[in-house]
Amino acid sequence: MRSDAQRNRERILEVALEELTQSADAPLSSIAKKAGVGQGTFYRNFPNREALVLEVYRYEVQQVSDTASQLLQNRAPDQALREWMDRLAQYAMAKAGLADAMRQATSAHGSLAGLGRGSVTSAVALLLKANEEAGTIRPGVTPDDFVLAIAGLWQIDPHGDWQSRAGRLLDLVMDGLRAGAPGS
Amino acid sequence: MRSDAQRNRERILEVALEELTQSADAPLSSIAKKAGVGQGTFYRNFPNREALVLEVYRYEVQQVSDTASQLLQNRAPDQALREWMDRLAQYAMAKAGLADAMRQATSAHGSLAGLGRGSVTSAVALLLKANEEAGTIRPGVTPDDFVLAIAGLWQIDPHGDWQSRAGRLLDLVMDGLRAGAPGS
DNA sequence: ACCTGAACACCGTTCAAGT
DNA sequence: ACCTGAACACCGTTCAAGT
Repeated sequence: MRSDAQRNRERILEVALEELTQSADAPLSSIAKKAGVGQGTFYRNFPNREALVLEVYRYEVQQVSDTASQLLQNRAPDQALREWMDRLAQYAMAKAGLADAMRQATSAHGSLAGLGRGSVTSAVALLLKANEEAGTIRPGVTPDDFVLAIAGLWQIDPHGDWQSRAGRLLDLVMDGLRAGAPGS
Repeated sequence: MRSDAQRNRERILEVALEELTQSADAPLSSIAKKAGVGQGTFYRNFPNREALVLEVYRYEVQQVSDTASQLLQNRAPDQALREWMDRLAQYAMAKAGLADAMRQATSAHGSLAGLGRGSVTSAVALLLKANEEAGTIRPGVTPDDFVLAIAGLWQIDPHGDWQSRAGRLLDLVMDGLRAGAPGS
């Protein structure tokens, strides 16, 4: 890849993050224009809206994912899991526009599911494994199960008291995970 | 409302159900055309895509909602709740196209949440109340909590073995609801 | 009071011409 | 090899004219 091509791609992603966070249905043409590239350049990098949104979201979510291993070092497994969920919730609310863009752009698989075998799956797998080994959650829960269980996070209106609603949801999920744990 | 106007509205809804189930992003103009009405007529009835999708979905979901009271008469409260969730899952999979249309059309609130204080909320309230009184679930769970907890249903790909994934999600939710129940 | 459909605006996508 | 931007296609929305 030529260096100017790479810079173009990065600039598109920068602008897209900004624009999509502000408004989920920001026109791709305006993103291209603000990034200073022509339409054709934009489309060679991202053949459709979903491709762009997925890439932006992937990078952003990765930052939250990466904190998982750190949390596991400082806390008990179940507290690390819960804390991580809280951070994910906080992130989801802060980037509500982006999450909306995801919902609208992805067809069958929503929110996190579309990211595929990425950093989120790894982080979740890490947390679940630590808890399973500590006996704090039921055995056999897959990352896929977990992602489905917290899917409600992305339905919460980020205005108003999302803290309360998210907290109640995550409490319920934690209790569900704990049910059938060997250590209880 | 004039009788021909009412028939127009009904015909639009009929066609919309068919078209949106098949393809979530069916053009509104083609729905209008297949319903045999002009663009203006369409827009007087449904000022935007969200209004149309919401109304179609509301009616369809109501059919599932209405089975709640019947289930409560024939089964123990917790079995009724679980059975009702299974039916909802089955419905959500069958009408996957519609659910997709909902996800794409509604901005902040997804899937069921957009339906507002409708039949779903009533059905859920009924089921939760019966269970709370029977002591089979923890007290204080609101319909809103419940809807968030099962939000993952609408993220499941209706092709492949959704049965397994939905079953695991609903098991987890049921266990979460049961945690802290007086009767356990 | 309600309807029709042409017309307009906007956005995604392509592609011939340029460097 | 990569880029630009005009051009095209499509869809949502409006509105003047009709019944």
